Amino acid sequence: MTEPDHAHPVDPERVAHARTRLPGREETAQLTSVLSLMADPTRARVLFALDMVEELCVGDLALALDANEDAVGYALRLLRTAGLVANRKQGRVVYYRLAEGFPAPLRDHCLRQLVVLANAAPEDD
Amino acid sequence: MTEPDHAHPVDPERVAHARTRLPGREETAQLTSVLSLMADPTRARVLFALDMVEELCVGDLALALDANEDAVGYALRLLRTAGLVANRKQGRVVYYRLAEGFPAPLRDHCLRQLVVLANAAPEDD
DNA sequence: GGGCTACCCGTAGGTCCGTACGGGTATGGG
DNA sequence: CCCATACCCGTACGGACCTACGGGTAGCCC
Repeated sequence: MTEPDHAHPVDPERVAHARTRLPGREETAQLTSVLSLMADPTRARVLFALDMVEELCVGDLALALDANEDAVGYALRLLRTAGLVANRKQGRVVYYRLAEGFPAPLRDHCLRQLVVLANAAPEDD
Repeated sequence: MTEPDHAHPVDPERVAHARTRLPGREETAQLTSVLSLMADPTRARVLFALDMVEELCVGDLALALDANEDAVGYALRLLRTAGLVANRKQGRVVYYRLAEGFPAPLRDHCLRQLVVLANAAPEDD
């Protein structure tokens, strides 16, 4: 059954309450786009690394993450496109850092909190 | 160039610092698995709805999200498998709610904070 | 008890994402 | 002035994810 006749709003009150306060499609899309960016091992580690040390170039970043330069370069491209990281070019080396407009609550509450709960979480699958 | 000879640790100090405090592969995998679960419009909205009202059955949930039952059922399956939601069966109706073991910091700091910043965020692409 | 309802599950298909590879550009050293 | 380096970019491949569909099971109404 794919699309019922809506024969059963079992709890119309709660449904209405949820519908009212639920974020809209557009807000959800924005939110999930940010989360999707963080939901990748390489990108997440890049953000963590840049949160600890203020600046790193691509080569050193790959070295710190034990990843090849392709993966790091691709990750940085997406993060840069999304405006989450900024780059500074000095000579032939490009240094990356967290963007100034990087969402502060996301950095404070999520980025570091998630590390903590990742350690604390017993299992989730 | 995919794998250089590591001829340039430009900032060995920062690289070492990052390497030391960076979360390991396994921690990162756990973290990204949780984030991936939230990085889907349907699942995110399901979690938001369940955070507002304590319980909802599948049909009403689909009704509240303006989604068909297939999508909601699939979303709930994954969330259930990950242990993020629990279900209670009353008669032929199955009520879902956030699991007791649902990471509290994630709920308090991320789930709701992200909604706020989703509204506040001007744009990110 | 028969039939309908609410929901679960396995399968097939389309689509998007991440990785690997090759070439290109700008900078700095000899 | 020429070559090596650090990095960016476009393309092709493989895989994972989400959606859609059909069948199946458990519980309520008549």
